[in-house]
Amino acid sequence: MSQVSPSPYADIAVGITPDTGKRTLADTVYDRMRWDIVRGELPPGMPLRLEQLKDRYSAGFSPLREALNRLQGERLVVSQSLRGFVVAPLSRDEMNDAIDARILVEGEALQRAIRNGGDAWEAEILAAAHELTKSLRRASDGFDVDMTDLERRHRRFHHALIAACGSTRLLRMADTLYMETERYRLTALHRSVDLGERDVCTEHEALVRAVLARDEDAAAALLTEHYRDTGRQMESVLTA
Amino acid sequence: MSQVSPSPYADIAVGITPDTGKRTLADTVYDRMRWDIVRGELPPGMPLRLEQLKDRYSAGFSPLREALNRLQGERLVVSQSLRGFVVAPLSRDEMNDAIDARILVEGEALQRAIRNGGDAWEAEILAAAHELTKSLRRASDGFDVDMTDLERRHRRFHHALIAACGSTRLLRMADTLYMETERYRLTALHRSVDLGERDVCTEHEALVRAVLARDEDAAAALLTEHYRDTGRQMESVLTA
DNA sequence: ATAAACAAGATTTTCGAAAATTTTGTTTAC
DNA sequence: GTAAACAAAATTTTCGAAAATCTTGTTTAT
Repeated sequence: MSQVSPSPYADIAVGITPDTGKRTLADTVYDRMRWDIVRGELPPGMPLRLEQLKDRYSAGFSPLREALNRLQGERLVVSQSLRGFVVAPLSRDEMNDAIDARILVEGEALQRAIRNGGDAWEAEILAAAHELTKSLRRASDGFDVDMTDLERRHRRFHHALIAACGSTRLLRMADTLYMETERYRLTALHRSVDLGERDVCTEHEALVRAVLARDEDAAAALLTEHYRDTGRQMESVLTA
Repeated sequence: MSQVSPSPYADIAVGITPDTGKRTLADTVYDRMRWDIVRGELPPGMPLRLEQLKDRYSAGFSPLREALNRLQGERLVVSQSLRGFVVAPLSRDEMNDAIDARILVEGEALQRAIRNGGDAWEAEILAAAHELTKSLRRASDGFDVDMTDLERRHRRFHHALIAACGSTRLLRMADTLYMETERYRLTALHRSVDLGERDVCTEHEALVRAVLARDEDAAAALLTEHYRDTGRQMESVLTA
C-alpha cells in the first residue's frame, strides 16, 4: 500500500461525469468520497457530518451535499431527512442481495456481449486480463502493490467482459453493483482475511477462454460461480 | 383530466425518501419534478434553467440542485458540468433498452415473488388489479378519469406483483425502470395515440391467473409479452 | 423516581449574493 | 468575407450566513 493515485472509478458512467473534460468541485468530491467509502476509509455506518467533510474535502456545503445526493442513488450512503447522511452499512443479507443482482445483470450482459462483441472487444479483454494477472501474481509473490492501481485493473477486466453488451443500462447497473460488492471484498482484505487462497487468476483464465470460445452458457456459469465463491469467502468476515 | 393530486410516486424507495414522515423542501421538489418529467409536463430535451425552476417550485438553488442530482441517478435528467441540466431525451433505442432491462429485472423478481409470496401478497395483487381494472374500464367507457389517480393504480398493480421478491435491489431497479418506461407511455397517450386498442385488462387478468397458479414460467412469459406489446405500440410515436 | 417542559448546543437545510464559466454578440485584423 | 479576439450577458457553481430542526441535558411538577 503506497502511492497517491486518486480514485480508480473516475470514468464510471454512474457518476454522471461530464462528456467534456471539465470538472466541478462537486464532481471531484463525489469521486473521492465514493472511493473513500468503497475502500472503507469512511467505514460503514459512519455519520457524515457536513462540518467534518468540509475540512476533509476542502469544499463548501453545496458541493458536499451534491455529492452526497448522488452517492445516495448508488446506495453508498443513506440519509434521513433532517438527520443527515450516513455511510451505508454492510450486512450479509445486503451482500448476498447485491451478489445475486450482479449475477443477474452481468450474466445477461455477458451473454449479450458474447453475441455482439467484435475483435476490439476480444482484444481489450485479453489486455485487461493480462494486466490484472501480472499485478495479482506480483502481489501473491509478496511484492508491494499499489492498491488503487490493482483495483483499477480489476475493474477494467470485469468491465471489459461486458463492454460490448450494447446496453447502457446494464453497464451502468453493473458499475453500481460492482462498487457495492467491492466494498465487501476490500473490507475483507483490510481485515486481512485471506481471500487469496483460491487461485483467482486461473478462474479468470477459464472465464476468458469460455468467452473467446463464444460459449454463452459456460461463460455465464463460470461468472456465477466466481461471484458465489467470492461471496462465500466473504461471509466469514461479516458478523450479521 | 382533472384534480389536483400530487405525485403518485411519493412512496418510491428510489427517491430515498426518509423513514420518518418528515420532508425537506428538496424532497418535495424532487418528488414534484420527477412526476413533471414522467408525465411530460417538462418535455424531453428541455433545458432546466435554475432561475425558472426557482419560480416554478418556489425553492432556492440548494434544494433544486439537490433534486436534480438525485433525478440524474434515475436517468430522468442528464447534466454536463458547468452547462446545467436537461430533461433526459426520449428515443426508440433508449426505450427498447429500458424495456429489455425491465423484462430482465421484473421477470426475475416475479419468479422470486411467486416462490416466496404469501397470502398477503396474493391479496394485495387482487386488490390492486381490481382497483386498476375499475378505473381502466371507466376510462374506456368514456368517463373522465383522474390521470394521476389512474397512474397510481397502475403502478400499485405492477409493484404488487413483485413486492414479495425479497430483494430491495430488484424492487428499486424495477421502480426506476417503471418510471423510465412510463415516460414513453404517457407521452404516447398525450399525443393521443390510441394505446387502448388492446384489451389490457384481459392481459392483466391472464397474468394474475398465472401468478396465483404459481406458474413461474407462464407468468414471466406473459409479463414479457405485455411489455413487448406495449413497446411495439409506442414505437410508432417516436421518430428516431 | 419518572416524565413532561424547556433551554442550550449541535447539525442540517435553505437562502441569496459572489465567483467562475459558458454563451452570445460585436469588433478587429487579415 | 472569415476567423480570431474581445466584451457583455446569461448561467452555473460555490460560499458562508441565517433559518429550521433535531439532540442533549437540566429543571420542574407529579
